[in-house]
This record gives sequence, structure tokens and C-alpha cells, in this order.
Amino acid sequence: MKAILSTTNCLTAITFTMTRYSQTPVTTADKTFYQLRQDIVEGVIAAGAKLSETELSTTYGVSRAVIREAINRLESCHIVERRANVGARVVALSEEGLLALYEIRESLEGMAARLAAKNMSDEEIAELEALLVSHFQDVKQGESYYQEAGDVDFHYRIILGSKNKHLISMLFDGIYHLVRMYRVQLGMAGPRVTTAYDEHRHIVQAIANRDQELAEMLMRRHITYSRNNIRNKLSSIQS
Amino acid sequence: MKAILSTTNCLTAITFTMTRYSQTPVTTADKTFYQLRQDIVEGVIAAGAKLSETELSTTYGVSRAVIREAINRLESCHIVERRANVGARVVALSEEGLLALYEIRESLEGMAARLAAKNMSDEEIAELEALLVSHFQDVKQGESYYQEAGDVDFHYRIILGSKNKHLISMLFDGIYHLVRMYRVQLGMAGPRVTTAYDEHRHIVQAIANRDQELAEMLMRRHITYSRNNIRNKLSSIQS
DNA sequence: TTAGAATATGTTGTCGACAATTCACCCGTT
DNA sequence: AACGGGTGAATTGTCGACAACATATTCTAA
Repeated sequence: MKAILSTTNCLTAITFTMTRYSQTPVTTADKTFYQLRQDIVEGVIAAGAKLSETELSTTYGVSRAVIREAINRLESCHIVERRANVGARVVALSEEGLLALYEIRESLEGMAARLAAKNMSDEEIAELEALLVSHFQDVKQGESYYQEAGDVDFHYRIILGSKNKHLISMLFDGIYHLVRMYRVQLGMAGPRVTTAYDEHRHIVQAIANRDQELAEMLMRRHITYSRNNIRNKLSSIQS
Repeated sequence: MKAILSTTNCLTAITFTMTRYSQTPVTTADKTFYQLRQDIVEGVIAAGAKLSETELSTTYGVSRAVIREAINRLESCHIVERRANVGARVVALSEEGLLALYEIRESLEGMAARLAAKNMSDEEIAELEALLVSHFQDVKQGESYYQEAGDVDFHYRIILGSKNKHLISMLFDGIYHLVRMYRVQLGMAGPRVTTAYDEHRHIVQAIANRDQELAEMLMRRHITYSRNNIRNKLSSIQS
């Protein structure tokens, strides 16, 4: 009944939150870009695979020009790597790559929490606290499959709360899809379900208190823990 | 004899350092992109101006497809804003926009300094110290026109020293050109010449001591000072 | 047999033309 | 005179074809 794949829920939650940020695709190049990105992130197109323009144009039923534009945008997102006169390949996934991404997340989301403590409206903070309450109930009922969507939504709201356009764009358009891609393809499950809730709670509290220093510090620690968690999983898989 | 325009020296120094990072343009779309970006950053194309594809294609003597690709890449850099079926405009410059960029610089370059303290080789650190010595001599001789190139070079080396690919790309391809564009078009001079040297010296010292915490903190303060400096200049201009 | 050059093939880069959309102008109606 | 709808010019989006480049294969010569 409720055993829907977590991915679906996650995407729903994301799109819900992001309606204030991302505009719906209008041109076919837009749609193709979103489709291609999704197919890569979710593993339909394998990591390291070559992206042949002619092949993709027949597959997606569009001209080579729109495929080229889509690939260009994927390159800007660092999802594919391109060499002139040779072609584009999906980026190679490595443990170091994922950990490097978390270094940036630590830096950027820490700043986002700091700015959120400064710039979020009281109403937005109230919504954030309400979100946390609903998470608490989910966790209490053991509905851990909601956790990833909830975690993503939590972070999204804080990032949006920073009110810094560049910060928002870097995280949403750049980092998050890459992280998801790495997680899916390296076979990582969702985030830690047990301990994360308390960390979220403390972060929200710091934001509500307008304590910029503490909000940043707690967010950085939160992501550092996440990073260590991933590193442990990866090393245990490899050994 | 040595009274060459500072801009020229700045670019020379940048390209010298960046040879390890950026590859030379090969296709005409590449060249057009670099040309267009330079023309926008240096104010040849005004802020807020509309970028007509047909007009640019005749101006630069290339086809519209090439111009489109260049504009797409400029959009990814947040140098132009695009609306579907309408066109692209150079971004509107605002005081808040520049200050928002410095918030990101603080976050990202702080992390870069932290990672540099961890990942730079002893040889690279020695080069960095040597660079600082040459700056000191320049400052002592009052050759302040070298300062901007020197400042840029200093930051570049530390960013490269982080060894984090995404971090490097975000700063070099994304932030720095935007900052330069804002500075040029808002009529800001180069960075602070007097106090910055000591700050640089302390940062290098922290990196040489492999003190990650301190390196990050000093770099963040360094950029915060710079940001405050800019804010003061801007408000004094406006009033 | 091997190294190197010439060639063949398939890919990407570039171009001009056509289709779709937007925006401004003009006309008609109230 | 003011507002709404319609028409037209101009711009962007999309397409198929050609040119340039990289790579694999084959052929030749030492």
C-alpha cells in the first residue's frame, strides 16, 4: 500500500519544495536536458559511458543540436566530461570524488545555515520547525523510507533560506544531483536515519535563535558526520 | 619602461598560474566564449545589455550556433541570464550581488585554505612563500600596480592547493570572473594594498604549519575584511 | 616481423535554412 | 479616448547537411 519506492517520494518532495526555485522546462532542449540528467543520475546511462550525439538524437527523438545543448549543460554541471573533437563521457565515479563533494557541501551548507539564521523570515522558520515535527512523527512510527525525502527537504529549505542566489544555484543545480548520482551508483542507501533527527533539531533551534555562528558550526558537523558515515560504508564495502 | 597597464600584468600572471588548470581553447566556440566573456567582464558589452544572436554572429564573424553555445556557457557562469524564446541579457549588477559573491568566496576559499593546509606539497608551500617574498619587495618599492595580479595569484595558488576539483572549478570558472566583472563595472579599484600583505603572510604561515583550522579562519577573515572594504566604498559612492 | 605512413570510417564541429514563439504596432470596438 | 484583439516583423528554437578532426585499419618498406 504505502510501499512505494523511496526514489519516487524523494522526487516528489524535491519538486514540491523547488517550485519556488526551478521553473518548468519549456523548450525541447530543456526537457531533453532534464531527461538525460535523470537517466544518468539514476543509472539508466552507466557511469563512464560515452554519449554519442547521433545515437542519443535517435534514442530521444530529437535533433543533434538539442542533444548538444543538453550535453553542454550536463558538462556545466560536471555530470559529463567533454573533450573537443572526441566526445562526452559520463564522469567516472570514485570514492574520493564523493568525499570531495562533501567537503564542498560542508563549506557551502555551513554558510547557508549561517545566512539562513540571518535572513530567514519568522514564518519560514516556523514552517521549518513544523517540518521537523512531522519528521519526528515519521521517525517515531518507523517510517524510515520517508527519511531521505525529509532530509533533502530539510536541507533545501535552509539553503533557500540563505537568500543567496549563487549559493542556491550551486547547491541545487550543481552539487545535489552529483551527490545523488554518486549515491545511487555506488549503491549507498539513504542518509543515517537515527542520529540525524537530533542534529536537524539543534540546527533549527540555532536558526530560530538567530545564532549564526552556532547554526553554521552545527550544520558543518552534521555534514561531516554524514561524510564520515559514507567513508566508513565505502571502506567496508571495498574490504 | 615598466609602466605597463596593470590589467595586462594581471592577465599575464593569471594565465601563467592557470596553465596547470585551464586548457587552451581549440574550437571556435571555445574562442568565441572566451572572447565574449572577456568583452562582458571588461565592460565592452555593457551590463544589462541584450545579446542578440544574429547581431553577435555578424560581429564576431561566426555562425549563430557558435554564438548560442557561447551564450549557453555564459549562462552557466551566471554572467548572462536567459529567458526561453526571448533572449539573453548580461546580468544586472547590484551592490547586494557583489556582497553575496563575497559570502560565497568566504565560505569556499576558507575551505580551500583548510584543504591547502592538508593537501599542498612542501614544494608548493615553498613556492607560495617565495611568491610572498616577491610581493613584499614590490610593496616595499611601492609598486602597487603589481598588487592585484599578486593578490589574484596568491589566492589562485591556495585554491589549486586544495586539490579539490569542484572547488577549483567553482572559484575559477564561476566566481572569479563575476567578481572581476562587478569590480570593473562598479568602478572599484584593486584590492587593499596596505593591510592585505600581512594577512597573506599569516595565512601562508598557518598553511606551512599544517594548521587547517587557523588557515581557514584567517582566510575567512581576510575575505570578510575585503568585503567590508568594498561595502564601505560602495556606500560612500552612493551617498 | 615490425614500425610508420596513408587511408578509411565514424564522430564531432560548424553552417545556413526553416519553424515556432514573442513582442510591438495597428486597427476596430465600446 | 481607452481598452481589447489581431496582425506583422523580428528573434529564438530546431533541423538536416557539410566540413574538420580523431581514431582504427591497412598497406608499404626497412
